[in-house]
Amino acid sequence: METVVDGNGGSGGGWLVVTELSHIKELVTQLEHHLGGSQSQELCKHLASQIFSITERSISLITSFHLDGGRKRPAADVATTPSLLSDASDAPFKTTKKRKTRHQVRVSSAGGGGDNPVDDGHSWRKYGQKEILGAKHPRGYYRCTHRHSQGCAATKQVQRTDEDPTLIDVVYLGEHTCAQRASAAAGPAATGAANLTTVKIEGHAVEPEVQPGLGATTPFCLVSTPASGCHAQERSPFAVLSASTVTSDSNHFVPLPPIEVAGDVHFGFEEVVMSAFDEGVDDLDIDISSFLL
DNA sequence: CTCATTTGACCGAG
DNA sequence: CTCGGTCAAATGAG
Repeated sequence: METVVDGNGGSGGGWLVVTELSHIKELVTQLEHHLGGSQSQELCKHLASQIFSITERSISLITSFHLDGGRKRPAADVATTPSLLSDASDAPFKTTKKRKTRHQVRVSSAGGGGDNPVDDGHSWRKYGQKEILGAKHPRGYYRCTHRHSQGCAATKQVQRTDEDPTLIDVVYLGEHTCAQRASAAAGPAATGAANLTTVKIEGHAVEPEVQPGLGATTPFCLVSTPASGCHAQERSPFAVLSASTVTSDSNHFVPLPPIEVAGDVHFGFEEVVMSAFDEGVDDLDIDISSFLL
């Protein structure tokens, strides 16, 4: 019901983002309503357009926090604590430290009896499973199928949440260097099945190694990962909207219309989680659950 | 046959 | 030492 803002006592700009996202929520609700009535296609387009704009704004906000205030503490944050602590060092990072990007997403597998409700368009191969201390469910370890063929180092960890087994936490580690190929097989009952919409916002801290000039203004770009085509109205059981950072060396993605609206999609906006890097040092997690039912 | 998954062993970090 | 992540042999599915 309520929009939950991260557990880090998120404040400042994070709140603005939440506001924007709440706006999105309203729009989506409207859109859904109109979709049902199949009245005005124009109206739907308009709404989708608005959602897109707001999404962009939200991403910009998030971006500015990272670039502006630096880690975790939005510049807009109250002047209460300018205390940078020992933060002064600014670059306590060891150059050798593995800088895997870490993106956490929580998705709902409700209704999807499928074993792998977490289909994000990439093909994964499971390479391990572990019982995690304190967790009720084991964690599965997956790596990109193209690891050998293309040297793609992306991995992900999938784990059901303790309280609600229908919710699954997916942690993406590393970036895909393989050709982004949608894993076709868009599920069996695409229409009837529970639709899953996940939005993940990937935060990328400013890396010293990366020349600041490039990503200074728009380190984020949008990409939609449909099940097969580009956008248009697909039958994809889910639509993935992700924001990725353009790193210096990898020419990542091309901006695309982020919102896909299929004929009778039932929005299952789950949650938006944004995280930056390992350790809690810089992660700013914005958790917005229960956008819609 | 090939390829993906399972599962215990192994290894490194803390 | 414990715990989380990965490896790799065994097994199963197509």
